[in-house]
Amino acid sequence: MRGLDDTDREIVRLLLADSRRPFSDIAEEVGLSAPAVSDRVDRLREMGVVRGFTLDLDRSLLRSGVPVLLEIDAEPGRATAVRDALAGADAVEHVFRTADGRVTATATVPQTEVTELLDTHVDLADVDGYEVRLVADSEWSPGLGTAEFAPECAECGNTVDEEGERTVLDGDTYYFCCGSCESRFVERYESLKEGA
Amino acid sequence: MRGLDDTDREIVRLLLADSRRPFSDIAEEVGLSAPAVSDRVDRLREMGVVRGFTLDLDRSLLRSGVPVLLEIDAEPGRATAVRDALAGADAVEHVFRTADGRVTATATVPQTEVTELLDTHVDLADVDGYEVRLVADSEWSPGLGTAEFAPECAECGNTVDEEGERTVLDGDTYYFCCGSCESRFVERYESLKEGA
DNA sequence: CCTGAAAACAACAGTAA
DNA sequence: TTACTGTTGTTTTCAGG
Repeated sequence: MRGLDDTDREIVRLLLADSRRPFSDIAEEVGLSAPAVSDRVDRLREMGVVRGFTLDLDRSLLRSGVPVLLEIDAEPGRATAVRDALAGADAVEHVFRTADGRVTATATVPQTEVTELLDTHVDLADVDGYEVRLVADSEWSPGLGTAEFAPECAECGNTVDEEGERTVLDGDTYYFCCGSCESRFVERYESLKEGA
Repeated sequence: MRGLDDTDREIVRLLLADSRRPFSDIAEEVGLSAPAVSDRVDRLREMGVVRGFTLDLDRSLLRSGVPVLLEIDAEPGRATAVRDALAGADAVEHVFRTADGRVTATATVPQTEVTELLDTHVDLADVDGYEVRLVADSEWSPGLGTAEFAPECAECGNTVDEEGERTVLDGDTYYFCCGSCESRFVERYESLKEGA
């Protein structure tokens, strides 16, 4: 399995700054041909590193309600359930789940109808307590740093290095640290699918 | 001053889902010609609603350190200073300032060297206290809802409606609720500039 | 990963509503 | 001011090496 090289990182950095920049332009910048850049971008999308091309919007200019920051302390083991419930809500933009079982989310709600948002989307039995703060402003600086490509093994959770494997199952990409983790996962996946 | 109509919203929605989608394609979707879409996108950028075209990256696949969530309680009146200091740091991706004087930020730091990040970028005299949480996972669902274009008046802070004005000063766009707010602001701006 | 050709696209001008 | 048509130069994509 191949990771990211410096050229990949440079391409990502350039597209992060302007995703509509012509590949031919980027090609010149990184010393490649346009088709080569196109191929690399395709690969990055397949790898799942690049999820898509999108816009950076200034939401402070758009009024569709009141922007709020939600801090929810989930009941033990229910943080991922709360995260999923929130992520499914239209009004919610960001969801961060932290290791201490808290879910922090940003949303824009009609008035201060946050209670309603929680009520309709989140099972309140999952929630230990929560706080709501009004967002005054927010910034986003998409950067890359010296990022390495290092997914987690879908089977054992270890970091996957260059020796790892990649498998696409029903359109989703999974990474594995070794062949045995891969076959174990695929086997389990197949039998679960058969049962369903 | 013109706001956003349904066509603008539809264009933004389509570009949000795929910012590399050809304008000709979008044109067909919204029932306009390609140059008309191009004009509208230019206008949206001028208005500041669209800040730019970028990528949606899956940072969980990229290891460049430990992702953390920072919660900083700023000293009274120092929240914007803390926000600016953090936003300027390379490792910081999101910064949310809430009305209660708290700054919540996400960052990816080499190890758990968060203290260093705060030390080098933020004036500790501005900070009353802070907490650090390890981010387990995060999601982003860029959506638009039924957003209205409604910036704040740069002079009085009121919401600017269709009757408002727009002025570009040294490349920055400012919105005003009325002509008198505008002239007051511009006058002050000019005299400040002259003094400097 | 390259080159070269064909198709698709964006940008510009001029014009009409 | 906004959008349309037609033209031009780029850009993307595809084939073959």
